[in-house]
Amino acid sequence: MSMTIKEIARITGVSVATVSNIINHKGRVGEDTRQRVEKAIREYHYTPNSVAKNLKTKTSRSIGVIAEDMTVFVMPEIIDGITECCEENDYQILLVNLRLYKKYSDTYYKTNHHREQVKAEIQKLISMQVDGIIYVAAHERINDVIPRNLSVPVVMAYSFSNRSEVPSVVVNDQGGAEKVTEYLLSKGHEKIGVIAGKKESFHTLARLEGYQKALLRNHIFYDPDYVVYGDWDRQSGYDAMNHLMSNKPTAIFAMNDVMAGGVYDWLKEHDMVPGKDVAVVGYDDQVMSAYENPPLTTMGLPLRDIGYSAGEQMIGMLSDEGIHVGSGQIDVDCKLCERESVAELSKI
Amino acid sequence: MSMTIKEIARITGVSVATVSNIINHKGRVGEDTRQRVEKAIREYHYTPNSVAKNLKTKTSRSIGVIAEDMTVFVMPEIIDGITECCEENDYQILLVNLRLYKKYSDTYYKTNHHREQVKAEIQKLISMQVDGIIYVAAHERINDVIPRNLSVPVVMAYSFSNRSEVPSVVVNDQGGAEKVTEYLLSKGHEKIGVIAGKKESFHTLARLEGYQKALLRNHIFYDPDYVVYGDWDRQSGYDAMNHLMSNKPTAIFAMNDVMAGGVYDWLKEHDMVPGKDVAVVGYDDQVMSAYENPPLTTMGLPLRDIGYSAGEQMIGMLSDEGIHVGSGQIDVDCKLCERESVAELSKI
DNA sequence: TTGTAAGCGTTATCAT
DNA sequence: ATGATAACGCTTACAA
Repeated sequence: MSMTIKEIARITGVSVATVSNIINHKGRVGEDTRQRVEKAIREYHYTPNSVAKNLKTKTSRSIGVIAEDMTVFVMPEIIDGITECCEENDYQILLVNLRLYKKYSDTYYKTNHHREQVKAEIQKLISMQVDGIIYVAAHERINDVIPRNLSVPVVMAYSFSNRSEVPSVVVNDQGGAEKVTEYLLSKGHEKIGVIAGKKESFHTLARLEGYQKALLRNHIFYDPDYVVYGDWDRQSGYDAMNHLMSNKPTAIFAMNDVMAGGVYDWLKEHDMVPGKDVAVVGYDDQVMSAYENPPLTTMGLPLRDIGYSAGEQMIGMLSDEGIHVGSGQIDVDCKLCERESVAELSKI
Repeated sequence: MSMTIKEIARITGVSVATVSNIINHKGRVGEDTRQRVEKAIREYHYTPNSVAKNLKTKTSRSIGVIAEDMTVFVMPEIIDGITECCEENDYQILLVNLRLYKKYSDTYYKTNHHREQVKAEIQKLISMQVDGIIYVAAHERINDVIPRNLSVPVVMAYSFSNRSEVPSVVVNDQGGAEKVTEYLLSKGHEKIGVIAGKKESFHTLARLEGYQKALLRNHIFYDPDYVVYGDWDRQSGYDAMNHLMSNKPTAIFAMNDVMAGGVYDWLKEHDMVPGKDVAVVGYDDQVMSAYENPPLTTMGLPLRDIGYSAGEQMIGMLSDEGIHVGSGQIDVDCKLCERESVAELSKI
């Protein structure tokens, strides 16, 4: 069906070696033969068979991307970032969608059911001769699914790897929470209630540290009564408000947008308006946050940048031949999305 | 570095053919040799090189998926559906993210900038020996980016292909709108205002037909004054209400969730509550619709099913050797997500 | 039951 | 400047 290099060689009356050289711009070839061959290639719509090429060169210029679950909101942007980087560097992507949420609900990471699957998929990818593998987690944690002694480099995106040889690229949560707090402070708010996420979450921990750090730097006393833990869902944001408001905070920092939604609910129910009576800021910049009323000010997750950075790491490891780029962990900064849920304290 | 079939053969003292047979469960092999070889395979962690295999067999058991833009809300679910189907049938996915929205804003489909890119990506995929290609569009339209005379089968997801040889799988918009209308009717609402999408949109056309069809079947007079066109965004939903409400509809059917958000805005501004004073239903079932207050009843897009069905089509074409499965177009049914924005008319 | 060897479409080495 | 030819790791007749 489709042309081979051999046929092009026969048609143009040269050897396959010459055709190969012309295609790959190697060696010296006479201008006339080049013309002839290139013409034939165009005319017969010849496309090199990259499988054969890969077999010979033992490289595929493709990297395997393993996504824990495609449908988790962080994935599309992260993968988009990876593909952007790969496109710029002429790498192909082989996508594996583990569908972990679908299969094991959202607690898969506590079980071991998926470890064998990950191992098998990695083997498959390696057998397809990918040059490297990027593992994209659905949420941040210490992720030890990567087997040791793999023959290709691996980078972990959106989780902390437990292997020194696999770099992690994660969000700088501490910095993000610090910025949120500084921002609120700059608006005159000193009594900032925080609705944290689940206690054991890495996100929660880091963001709490950031909050305290900002307070400290501004010589504001840290009062534990201003911190209530939620479990990331809307109801818990609402519930947290019942406790928090007895201390009369002027601002609420919810550690994700959906809990901030619960804050909105509580406020409206008590005839207060977000941004007017109480400042509120969320985290994540999920799409819905822009649709809240009033639009929610929130700390945006640098999802695309994480993907892009993971791609860069990978390509660095691939080209610099084993020279590790950066240290073992890259923290990517969040970006504040200022909308309408925070006003100067003086105006309240 | 990694083992080859030849080494396993040498180690176990058999021929490569025998090893190959054992791996692929073909031919007859003595129980003893099988044991010996399988043991060696395990011990030395041998994994067949699938590139070599593909070269020989001229098939890769992989299908190329071209996504117009990863970050458009329909993509993740569609791709998830495709991967689910592929996983069940042991196919790999090669993902190409065109990033069309990012590159050409949202009007790329009117220009031709991306056609060459699509063509090039398809060539690349073919050269990688994919067995077939699924093209996933970011929104429905007549999509003529697929070149003719490709050497592999193609299926188009979420758009109408203009080639008889490439089947399309799309959402049954007419049926969806029909269901919405029937649902409202069943709740006693006969004066249903509709906020349509852009006039030229396929979604708009089909949904309008569905609306009229349901009306007709129930012998309700179709009054054009009950239809106002929006442009899919929130503000246009709000604006449409200014016109619509002069006719005193008891229910509003907005053709997407974000315009329904505009309806909510208008209602609240006029001291009416959605679902209580006026019934409202949206379309798409975007995540935010569940977070509206009250939660929005909406017609869910069968995104995952579209992906899965596209996968089935592909695999059908691949296995039944040219026998086309189904006709050229598969319409996938929407599913109503009943929430709290519609009440019986009698209760209003 | 097992082995031999050709060949998939390339690239790369070494001649010429 | 160009050509023969040997790999790359596998599958598959066909032979033994």
